[in-house]
Amino acid sequence: MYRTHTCGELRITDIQKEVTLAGWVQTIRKFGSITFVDLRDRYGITQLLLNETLSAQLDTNPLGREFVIQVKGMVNERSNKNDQLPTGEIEIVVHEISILNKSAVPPFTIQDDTDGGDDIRMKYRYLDLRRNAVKKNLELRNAVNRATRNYLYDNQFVEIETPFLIKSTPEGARDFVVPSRMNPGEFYALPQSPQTFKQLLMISGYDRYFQIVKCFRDEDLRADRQPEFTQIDCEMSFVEQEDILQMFEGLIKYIFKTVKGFEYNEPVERMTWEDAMWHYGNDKPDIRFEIKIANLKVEGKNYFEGLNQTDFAVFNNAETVLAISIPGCSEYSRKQTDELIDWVKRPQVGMGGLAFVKYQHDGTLKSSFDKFFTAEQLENLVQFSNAKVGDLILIVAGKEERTRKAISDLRLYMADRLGFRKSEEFKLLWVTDFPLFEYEEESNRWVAKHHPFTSPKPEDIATMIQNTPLIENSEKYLEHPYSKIKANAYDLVINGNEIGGGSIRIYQRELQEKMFAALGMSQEEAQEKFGFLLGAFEYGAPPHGGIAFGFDRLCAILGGSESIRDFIAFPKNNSGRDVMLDAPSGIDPKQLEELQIKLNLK
RNA sequence: GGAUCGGUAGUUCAGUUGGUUAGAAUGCCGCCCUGUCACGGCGGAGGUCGCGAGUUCGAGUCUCGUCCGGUCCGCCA
Repeated sequence: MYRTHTCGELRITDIQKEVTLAGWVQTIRKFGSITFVDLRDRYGITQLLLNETLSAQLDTNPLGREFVIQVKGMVNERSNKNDQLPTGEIEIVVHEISILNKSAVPPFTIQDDTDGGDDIRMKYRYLDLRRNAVKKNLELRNAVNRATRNYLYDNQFVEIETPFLIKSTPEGARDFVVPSRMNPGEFYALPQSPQTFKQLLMISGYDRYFQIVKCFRDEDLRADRQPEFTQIDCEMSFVEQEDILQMFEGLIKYIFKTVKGFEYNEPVERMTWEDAMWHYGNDKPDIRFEIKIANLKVEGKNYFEGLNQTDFAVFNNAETVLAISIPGCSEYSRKQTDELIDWVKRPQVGMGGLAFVKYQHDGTLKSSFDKFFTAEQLENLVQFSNAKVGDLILIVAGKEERTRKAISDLRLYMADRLGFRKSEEFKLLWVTDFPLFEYEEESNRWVAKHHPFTSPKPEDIATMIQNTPLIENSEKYLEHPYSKIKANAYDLVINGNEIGGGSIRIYQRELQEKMFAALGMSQEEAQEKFGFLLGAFEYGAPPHGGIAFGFDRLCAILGGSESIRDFIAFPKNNSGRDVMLDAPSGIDPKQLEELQIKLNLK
């Protein structure tokens, strides 16, 4: 037997027990003739005491950090206790020590505050995973996994696996493709999501399905985006939007309760997509703090009447003028406001500048455009913006889309600066009523905002069926009836992060065909790509809908982190590489030959 | 596809207007130490300054290219 106990479990009540422990050497503290060794495993750290004889043995047979050892000894009460460790009241007086395996000197310290940078930690990820900080994250992930399964099993969901080697589809993200040796010149695609399979399962009558499943998208990466990632993929039959929202806010609350130990008792907020864009400039607003956009002027229309009564060209010439009032910043210095101006001028934000009004503590107003505004006009602007004493009102002006994004980014940036975004505070929000379509200027066609299986709102179905989607002039797309159609789609947002999204699906062939046509697909093409689904709709497809959660991101948020990488055991880097495996890599010419593939590298 | 920051000891970093032998901390090695737990003390080893050109009497430092990594924009239904 390698061990009788783990390194995390022995306590003062175990004194005098003869035990055998095995684990990794965390640290060695030599003290002349006696030696302390901290022995570590998954469960904790236990101090070993080596007497004079055993210590002397180390001279000929030295121990090092991360050696794997086994010790036999007796549990002893420490004379100096360590209240930082759960096992800190005891130590093992060792009789026998054996080295099970040696270790090279690790390239970084296996500690919470390791000296290793990201790069080297990823290269030696198996060592990084020994660190408590990362282990804690994987354990959290495991707890979320367990909670998810428990909740869904308790609600009669069945877990069904769907294939990874499937068919490439033109919609959405780029597919990862896999060549087929047995079918030369043909490729599988890895699924971006099991979307069509789960719909087929509904048609098969498995009316509550889920799967915690890997999905693949060949797009550029971010701190919160990996080429392969995990989703909690769910689908239900005979449901309306409200049923889905209830079921899955229940899931998230259950996860909060079992994993984080707190009850989320307040109702989950709801907001339409239009309201989210109007008040927050963003379809996934962070509502932990109450800063809303004041829409002074939107796409040429003045909502603040006073705006074009002045000679301020910046406002007068702009398509859109938006403001936010930041509490507690009215006394910002020149240097601080300059900083903010530089921030909005960065290419990532791309604004020409930033106007501001300080609503100072003495009640006076000081703006960066004083010479264009009378005191009264400024007063009105401040009132329109709902600003209070002590606020700094920040105003950006420009093209609608960019300006709205800029003010949204600025809102989050200021909130970060002021510490309004506390990682231990959680706010849930459903964003609903997304537009069904977006117009893509460059290809001059409609694309599905969510995906092409999303049902329009019932009241919009007639509009969808009666109108023809093709329009010649992209300038006029905003006037086309399709731009007004709302989808039966919803996103769950936590703290400004989209963690789940779904929709009620189309389940009638006619409507689905209309949708494909709207997206510019010919009937033949639709039949070729999605004939299996259209066919299935003819055999009693029930009304259904579902949702998918970004599992990695959910774990990261619960763990209070922005980056999902530390919640994935073996993540890829920014360029989609696994630096430990050094993948992707070239393959053997023989493999290429079998696949009948010739490389044509540029 | 684009922007931006970084690459110096095993590791994390500092390195001034371009100027003598490139430093610190930590880790590693050796010696001392019987109650440490971030142990302590003394000593030591450890560097192709990512790579390649260029400017210069002289480049870690400046310029260009390139590779690698981080963050962001585009992209991600």
